[in-house]
Amino acid sequence: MAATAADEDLPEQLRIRREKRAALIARGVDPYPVAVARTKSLKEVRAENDGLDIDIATGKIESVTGRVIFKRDTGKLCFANLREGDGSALQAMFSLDRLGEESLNQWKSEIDLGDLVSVTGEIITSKRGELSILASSWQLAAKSLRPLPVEHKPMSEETRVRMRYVDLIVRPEARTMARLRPAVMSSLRASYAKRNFIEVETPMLQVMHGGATARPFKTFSNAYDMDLFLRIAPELFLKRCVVGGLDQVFEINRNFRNEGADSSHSPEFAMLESYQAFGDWNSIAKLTQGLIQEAAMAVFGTTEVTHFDGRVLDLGGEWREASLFDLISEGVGEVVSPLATYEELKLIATKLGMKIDPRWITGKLAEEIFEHVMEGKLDRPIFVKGYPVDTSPLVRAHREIPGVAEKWDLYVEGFELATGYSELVDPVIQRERLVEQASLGDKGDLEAMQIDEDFLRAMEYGMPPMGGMGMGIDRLLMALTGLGIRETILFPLVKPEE
RNA sequence: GGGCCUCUAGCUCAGUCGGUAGAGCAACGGACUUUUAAUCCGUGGGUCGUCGGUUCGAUCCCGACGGGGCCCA
Repeated sequence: MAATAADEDLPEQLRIRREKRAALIARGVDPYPVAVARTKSLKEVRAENDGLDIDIATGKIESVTGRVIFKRDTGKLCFANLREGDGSALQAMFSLDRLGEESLNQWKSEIDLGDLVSVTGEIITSKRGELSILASSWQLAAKSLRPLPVEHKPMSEETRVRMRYVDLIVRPEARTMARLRPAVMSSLRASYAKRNFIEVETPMLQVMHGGATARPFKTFSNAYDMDLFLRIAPELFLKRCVVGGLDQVFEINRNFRNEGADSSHSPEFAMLESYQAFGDWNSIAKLTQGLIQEAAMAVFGTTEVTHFDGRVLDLGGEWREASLFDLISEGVGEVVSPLATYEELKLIATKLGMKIDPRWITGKLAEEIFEHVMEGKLDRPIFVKGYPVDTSPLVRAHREIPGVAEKWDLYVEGFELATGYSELVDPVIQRERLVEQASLGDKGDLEAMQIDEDFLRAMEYGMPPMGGMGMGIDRLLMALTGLGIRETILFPLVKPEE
């Protein structure tokens, strides 16, 4: 078996597998056949032969496929464990009397951990009671040229993220997560369908970014010869939809924010946004609670969610509501009113030992105080209601409490999972707020919104009163599983290895 | 942006008070017809992240850079 010059530099284990591949081809065996025998999935075989006694021969002949994850080559009877994508596994047995010497020796020498194989034989149970397929023949389905990592030592977090395909092969939690996420998505869509919401897709490439305060990614269109932004939020387009009579809409799609990345922030993240004409912040809170509880039911069958580390989070029942300024007052130990001045808040913040960013406006300062005193204390779901008007430029003022907007944040597990509003629908006030934002932008606030004239024009045609809500999908997965954001995303952004 | 930690075999990690390195699993050769991370005997496998500096000698000490992580802003 002549190794090519390029193979000489390879690590031993990679070189040997390439040599095995070459040897198979030389012998006339295709290491990557176009089709192999397969009559049942491993999962089906397990389901159909559940509860057999030990040492049973069923007489059933099947062909199964799977990745070889354990291999125990003894003299005349060999064992291997096959596993398929969902984690279902089945033992395969290779005996001298069923296979003959040549086939058994080939199994021992040519098949490595990680190879995909097809095994045909009788479904039996071993003398230890393990459900098995006793091979009468077998075929390589795809040769693996790289050794699998050790199953029993978890791969480093970096390797898991960089080689998710391997992570999915070896780590049950990765397999579960990959299937949990789409299940949650389906549940969300089903919940919306049940409530007669329409799903729409609005632009990701935008002439003007808006709908949130965040720094955008900038890109360039050759065809239009102009700068474009990747969207930071779909809000302004969804509201245009509502003007047009799509009274109940939602969108689940990616947002992009050109900001720091850590274990709870990803530069691209899946966002759910939803608007309900003739609703308000209360109706949309009810909706949000329903979506999350139904998702928990759909994937776990209960609203008492068990995290991967064993902790239990109760998402059931009616969720607590509390006013932001009440919580601030509670945390600070004195009554703090929504009408507190900048100086009063500054005094409080200083007493708490907080560092104050001079760019913070009054409302931002109040929010920072809130985060400071309540950080990590809001485990169970809670709607924190009534945010400062000046930090919520797209929100309607509270109908009774001055200085406060009809905005809530939903906190779960100590982090912000969703936010909801009674949306501002007066185009004149909206214009004033955006002009204010734009002037902040002129002063160098890179997160400030721009004035979207077309959006204002849409509003001027008459926008119905409505509730609006946004929820991070990745964060929903975090709340359901207790994992970090990078675990909830199959392929989070990583810098290249070299 | 600041601070701290980290990068060694395919994987997960030890280690060298400066004299070019080990373990487990994996691999290779052999024994074994009921194994479950099989066992037993034997063997090989490394640009110690990269580039510089100090030194007779650097994987180790120093610096820069790159990757990753944690904390702070």
